[in-house]
Amino acid sequence: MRPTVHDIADTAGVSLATVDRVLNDRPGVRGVTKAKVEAAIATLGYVRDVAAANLAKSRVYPLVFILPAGDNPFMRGLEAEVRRAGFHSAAERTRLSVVPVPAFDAAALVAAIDGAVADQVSGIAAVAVDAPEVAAAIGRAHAAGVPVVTLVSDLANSGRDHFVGVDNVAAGRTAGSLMGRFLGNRPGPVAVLAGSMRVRDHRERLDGFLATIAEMPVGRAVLPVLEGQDDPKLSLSLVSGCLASTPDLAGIYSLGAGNQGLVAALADRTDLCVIAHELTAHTRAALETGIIDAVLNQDAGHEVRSAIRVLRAKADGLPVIAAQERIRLDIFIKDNLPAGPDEDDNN
Amino acid sequence: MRPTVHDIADTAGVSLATVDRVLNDRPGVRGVTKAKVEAAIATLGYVRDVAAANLAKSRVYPLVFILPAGDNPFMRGLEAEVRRAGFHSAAERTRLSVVPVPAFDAAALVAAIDGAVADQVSGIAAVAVDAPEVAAAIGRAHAAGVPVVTLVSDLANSGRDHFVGVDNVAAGRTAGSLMGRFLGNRPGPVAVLAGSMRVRDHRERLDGFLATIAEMPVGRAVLPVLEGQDDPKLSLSLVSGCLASTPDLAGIYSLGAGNQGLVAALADRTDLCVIAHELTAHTRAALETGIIDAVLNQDAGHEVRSAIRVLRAKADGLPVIAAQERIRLDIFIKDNLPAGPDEDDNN
DNA sequence: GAATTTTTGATGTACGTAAATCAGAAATTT
DNA sequence: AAATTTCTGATTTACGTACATCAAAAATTC
Repeated sequence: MRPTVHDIADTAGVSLATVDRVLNDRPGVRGVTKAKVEAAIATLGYVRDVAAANLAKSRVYPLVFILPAGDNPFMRGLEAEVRRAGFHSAAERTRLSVVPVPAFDAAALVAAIDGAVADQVSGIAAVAVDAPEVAAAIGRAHAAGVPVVTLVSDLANSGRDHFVGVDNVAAGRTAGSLMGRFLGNRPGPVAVLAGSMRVRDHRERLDGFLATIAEMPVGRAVLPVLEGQDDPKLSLSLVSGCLASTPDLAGIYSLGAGNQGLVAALADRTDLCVIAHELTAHTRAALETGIIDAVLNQDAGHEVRSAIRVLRAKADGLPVIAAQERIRLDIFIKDNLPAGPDEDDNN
Repeated sequence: MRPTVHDIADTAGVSLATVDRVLNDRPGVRGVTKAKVEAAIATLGYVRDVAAANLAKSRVYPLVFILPAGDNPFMRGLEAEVRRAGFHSAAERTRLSVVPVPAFDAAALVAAIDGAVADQVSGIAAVAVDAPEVAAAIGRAHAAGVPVVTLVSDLANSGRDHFVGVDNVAAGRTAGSLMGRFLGNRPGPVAVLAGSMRVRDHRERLDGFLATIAEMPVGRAVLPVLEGQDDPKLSLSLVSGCLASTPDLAGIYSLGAGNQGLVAALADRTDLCVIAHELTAHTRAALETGIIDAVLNQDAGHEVRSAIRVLRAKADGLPVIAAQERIRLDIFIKDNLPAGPDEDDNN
């Protein structure tokens, strides 16, 4: 059996109360005694039974996820994963809530962050909008002792404790690399459909993509970026216009959330090389019909669970194992699509 | 706060003892009373606090992982993940142990399974060797009430409770599909390097690969399978021989664990399209230098944690959520390689 | 050496569940 | 209606930790 606090008390020759004082950093222990206890802990290899500790503490960790509202399928997927995690995380004494804010609205995001701090939550996860007032709000939360992680899109120099998301430059490079390989020596320019260049993750993906295309031995032109605002209708018209004006178009990289419009514009044109982001109902269907050739995906479930782990660790003052919290970039083609639309693993 | 057993007792108008009897399927409860309790559970939305329950039970779950010995990097990775999971799973009252057996040795595997059953473990995870005596041993374990999951390579008709691993036919199809796209209309045959055709997962991968190649509009020859027995030296010589005798070779699909030999044989030939399985030190390095173009990977950490969850659920008589336990097939190219060699997430 | 402060011990309660015992109530059978 | 069986209630202990209280011991100061 694992050693308990009683075993420590016995081998250290002190009372249970003293062990408790050492373990929980309570005052009133001489240095000598503390050392004795710590030695006993080390020799016995004691590790606190977190389940029992949490039970005794009956502490709950209210965590808030601030997510963009609207019909962005990826964000809705994130929200679904939060709910799913909330269902399972009751045992871990975590209480999750979702606060929707208008997309790209810095003021609303600031209000939501300040509100969460006022509510005394133990942690905040937010999809950051790249604005100085948001960085200031995150700074205030951090100063108030509330850990903050940025989700999906980062905000450097904001005092956020951690970023949960993929390396978006690498994502862009991956898209460029696949595009190059799939096209081979087929001629023609490629187009890029983004949401907005004011969003950091979109900018980073574009940078990576352009860099990889530029490095290729086959020179290939990249048309000016189409900014569809992640809106289905606008994306549809932009892509349609591009198709009409560029008959020799070879491929499209859709790095934002405008895939519904993209797929609508392409109809049944399977001759183009199309690479998109995030596995949703639309992209999945388009992969299966051959309209889209590859989908790059960040697993919403993994991100949510990573955010929860990080926030809990921060709330407890524990270290975060960076390597363990790295979010992978998944590549999906028609043949390795996961089975269900609601696939996920709790791994 | 979450409802507790006391709340159920109150709203159902019964005693704590009766609630306990219903919750733990103990005898001595009339159908009417049981229904009352279950109604209370439903209306209150009670969920058992597993942490408290495990604490009270002070039950431990000894689980055994039976893995092939030897220097197969993927198997060693699996073992490392078991150790890592064991470190974290102390809180979940799971005790993990690894039993190494000679690779492809059915008799040794049978002995290990029977030994685990004799040791009264609560669950067995084993990399199955495709032999009738192994199926029989698994059947004995199952009959003795010990749940068994097959890991990586399945064994149908054996009475195993669950299979933890990827869909290997889909893996082969993915490899074929990528190979076709990467090669485009470049002519030349492709070679296949396998470990052994007597292993089920290798056969399945080959089937998927051949089917996809055959479906392609561009006719492409596949050379006879090279069986390298997952041995570096044998694989090296087989691939070298193939390269010498087939100057117009366009690509190689390595579906087993012979990648060290494969990479050695290819030296610095980056002109071939090479697709391999499992992200190890060798395949990672070869991806980075361009010798290998894509690596298909099953995440050892995910598999181990899935196996643990499934075995615990089976041991407790709980249902397994199949969708949650599906293992994904990762595609890695140079650009989306995860950062560290010991990358992993506990998600 | 007395008075004070600091450190330690002893003890109890709590968290939510499991599991056992024993008495009493209700249902069933005779 | 009595005897029996089946069901239910009340109560207790335990799991490993957290946390509080009060007394006792040790160290420190005056």
